[in-house]
Amino acid sequence: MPELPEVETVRRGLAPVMEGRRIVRLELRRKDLRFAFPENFSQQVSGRLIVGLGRRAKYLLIGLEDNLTVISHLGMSGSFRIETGVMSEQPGSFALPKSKLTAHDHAVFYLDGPEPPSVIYNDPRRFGFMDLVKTEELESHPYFLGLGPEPTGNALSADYLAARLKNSRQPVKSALLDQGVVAGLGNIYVCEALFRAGISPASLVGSLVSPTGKPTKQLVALEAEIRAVIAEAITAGGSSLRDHIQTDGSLGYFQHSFQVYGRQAKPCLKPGCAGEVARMTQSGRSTFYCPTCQT
DNA sequence: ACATAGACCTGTTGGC
DNA sequence: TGCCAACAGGTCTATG
Repeated sequence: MPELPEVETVRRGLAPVMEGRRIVRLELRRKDLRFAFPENFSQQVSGRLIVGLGRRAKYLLIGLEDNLTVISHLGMSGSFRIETGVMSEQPGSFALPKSKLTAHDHAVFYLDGPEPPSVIYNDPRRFGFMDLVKTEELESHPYFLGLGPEPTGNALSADYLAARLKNSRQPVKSALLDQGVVAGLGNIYVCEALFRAGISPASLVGSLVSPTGKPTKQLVALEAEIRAVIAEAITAGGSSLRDHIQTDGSLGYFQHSFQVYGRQAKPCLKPGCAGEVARMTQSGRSTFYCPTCQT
């Protein structure tokens, strides 16, 4: 499911429900996702107050009191949904009735409150995972150490990209999928940003840096389009193709704004371009692009 | 340092 | 209708 905009949409949906509430129970309905759940996961989070919902790259961060943070990665098909006002079948047992659970509901956070909400993690493919770490050790955690800058913040710039990529011979598509270059981009938004910037996905990133190490105009445009497409997608609640839903069950709608992704053999949407969208494979992933106007 | 292929999983889609 | 191959918003490992 999720690239940065989808995870951010999930964070924004969960925050008003989870922040300030206490986890009264965490029900794990199997022992693992992609990896095993952490040791004593349920016992460690139960009873603790949720102090804040955060995000870094494609990781959702559930900050708890007592210096603990739950890390959740949604893999390809993970989603969260909220059930509110569901009474437990047996008072005090904090269990959702079977009728409220569906296939692939793997974890349920039961929260406190007058009409206690439940936050359910569903993940058919189980490429997602959860971990529990000390909050103060987040930055030094292996998941986070090598991450590049967020495309929503000030650390990303054309100068940064030029410095980071000047010696690379990778195709620009591959470089942008590297979470160590820019954090949070995935297949869709890389294709879309390259189209908007008019850059061929196959061009070598080194060619976007001038011999003096300065970013070329193309790289300046690319950096701007990365920011723009990510910001627009967040505003749209992400892109819903197969698995992404917002926490209230509604769909994101940025998929209606795709210019190239999934549009192979359709006309290029750039005004004045008579080309047709093509598809090829790079880094084992489908790349969609217009061979006519992306050079 | 790079690319590719395969691994992890389940579900959907399209062709015959 | 059934069956089978291809494919899917990700990332990690092994192998050239």
